[in-house]
Amino acid sequence: MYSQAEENYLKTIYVLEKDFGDDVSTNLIAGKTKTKPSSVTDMLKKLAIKDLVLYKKYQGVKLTETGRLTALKVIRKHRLWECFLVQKLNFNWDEVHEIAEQLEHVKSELLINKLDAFLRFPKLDPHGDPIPDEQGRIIKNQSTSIIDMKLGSTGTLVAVKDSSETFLRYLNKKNLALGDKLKVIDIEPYDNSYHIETKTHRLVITNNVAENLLLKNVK
Amino acid sequence: MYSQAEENYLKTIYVLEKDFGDDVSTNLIAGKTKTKPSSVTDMLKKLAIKDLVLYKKYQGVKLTETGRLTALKVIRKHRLWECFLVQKLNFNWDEVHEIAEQLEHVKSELLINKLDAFLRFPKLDPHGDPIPDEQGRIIKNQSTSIIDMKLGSTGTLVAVKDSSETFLRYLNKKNLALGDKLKVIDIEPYDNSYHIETKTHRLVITNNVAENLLLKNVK
DNA sequence: ATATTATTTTAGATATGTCTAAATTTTAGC
DNA sequence: GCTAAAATTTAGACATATCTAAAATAATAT
Ligand SMILES: [Mn+2]
Ligand SMILES: [Mn+2]
Ligand SMILES: [Mn+2]
Ligand SMILES: [Mn+2]
Repeated sequence: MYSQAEENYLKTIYVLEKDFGDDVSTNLIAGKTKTKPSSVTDMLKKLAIKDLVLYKKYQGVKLTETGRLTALKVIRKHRLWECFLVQKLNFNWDEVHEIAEQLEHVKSELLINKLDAFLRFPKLDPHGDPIPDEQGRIIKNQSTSIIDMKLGSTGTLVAVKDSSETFLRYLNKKNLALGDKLKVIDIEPYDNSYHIETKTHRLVITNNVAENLLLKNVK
Repeated sequence: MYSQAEENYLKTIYVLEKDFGDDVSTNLIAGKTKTKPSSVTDMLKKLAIKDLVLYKKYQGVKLTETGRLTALKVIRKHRLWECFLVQKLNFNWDEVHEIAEQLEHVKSELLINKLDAFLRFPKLDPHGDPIPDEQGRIIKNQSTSIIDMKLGSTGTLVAVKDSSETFLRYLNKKNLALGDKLKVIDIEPYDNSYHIETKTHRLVITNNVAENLLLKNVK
C-alpha cells in the first residue's frame, strides 16, 4: 500500500501535529527526519496527491483523516512490537525502538491483530505510550511534563517523550523508571534545571531531560 | 548491511544452487524472482563487486563463502519467524511464508537469537525445512521426493519443497500433513501421476505435486 | 515600506532497482 | 563448421527517494 518512507513521514507529521499544533512546517519535518527540507517538499507533494495530507505551498501540511489513520496504524504496530520485544523476548526498554522502527513496516493486518491477542491486548507500550486499537482509537494520556510542574509538586513518572537508546540509558544510569514517584524540590532559574527527589535519591536534571519526563497525578 | 533486494537474490541463488548444482544461470534466477533477465544481470554485477558471488559473463554465478553465509542468515531468520507465527501466534502453515518474506529482512542479530531462544531452538520450520544455526550450519535433510520412489514403497512425509499458500492449501484440502505415512500404490506412465495411500485415504496426485512432497524412512 | 534574513520550493544530480528493445554471445541443429 | 535459436548482456528509460545549489516566497527588523 504505502512505502516505508511514506509511512515514516506520516508518523512524523502525526507526532509534530500533536506537539506543535497543526500546519506542520517543512523545516520541522526535516529536523525530525534528519533529511533536507527539499526532500521533505518532494514527499509532501506525493503525500498530497495520495490524499494523505493537505498541503499548501509555503504553508506547511496537515494530515487528512486517511493520513491520520494510516499514521496511527503504523504507531500501533510500532508499539505492539515494542511490547513483544520487552515482554516476550526480554529486551530492555532502551533496546527496542530501533528494531520496532523496522518491524512497524511489516504488512499484515492479521499478523498485528494476532500479536495484539498474544500480548493480551496491552494498553501501553514499554515507554508508557498508549497503543491505538484496530480502528485507530487512542487513549489520550493527559500527563504533565516536569517543565510544567510547580516547585514542591509531586507526581508519578508514567511515560517518556524520547524513546531513544541514549535517553533511556541515561534514565537507567540515574535510576529512574516508569512508576517512580517524583518531587520537584528546586528549580534553578539560571539554566532551568530541576532538582528532583525520588523515594531513594535526589538528582539534578537539565531542562531538556525534564521536558521528556511525563507524570500523572501531579499535585 | 545489504538491501532487501540483495538478500532476496542471495537466497534465490542459494536455493537454485542446491536444486540444480552450481553455476546458476541468469534465466533461472529471473524465473524464480519473477524479474527480467536484464535486471538479474544488473544485480549479479553488483553482488560480484561486493564479493557475494563469483560472476563470469554469460557463465552464470556461484555464491562465495560470504554470499552463502549471508543467504543462510536470511534463511535462518525466515524459518525462525515462520516457527514463531505458527507456534506462538497460531497461524496455519499455509499463511506464514509471505509474512516471513518481510520479517526475514529485519536487521538485528540480537533479535533473531532471542527469538531462537524464545522458541527453544527449533530445528525445523513448519514446512519441515532445517533451520541454520547462528554460524550458518545447517542439517542436511536427505529426504526423498515421491518422484524418486519405486512402486509399492512407503515413507513418512517430512517436508514440502513448495511453501506457497496455494500448494499448502491444496495439501490441506487433500488431507495431507507432515508426519503422514504414505505408500505409492500406482504410477501412471501416461502422465507420470501417482496414486498414493495414507492411513485414512487414497488419492491421485500429479507429477508436479509428487515432486514437492519429501519423505523419510523410504522403504 | 523596504531591506535583510529565514524558510521553502525548484532545478538538476545521484543511487537503487526495475523495465523494454537492441546487440552480443553461446548453444544446438544440421 | 556454419546457421538459427536461445540465452545473456547492454543501452537507455523510468520510479522512488534522496541530495546540493539556486531561485522564490515569507517573515522580521529597521
Ligand atoms: Mn519506539
Ligand atoms: Mn515506544
Ligand atoms: Mn517460507
Ligand atoms: Mn518454510
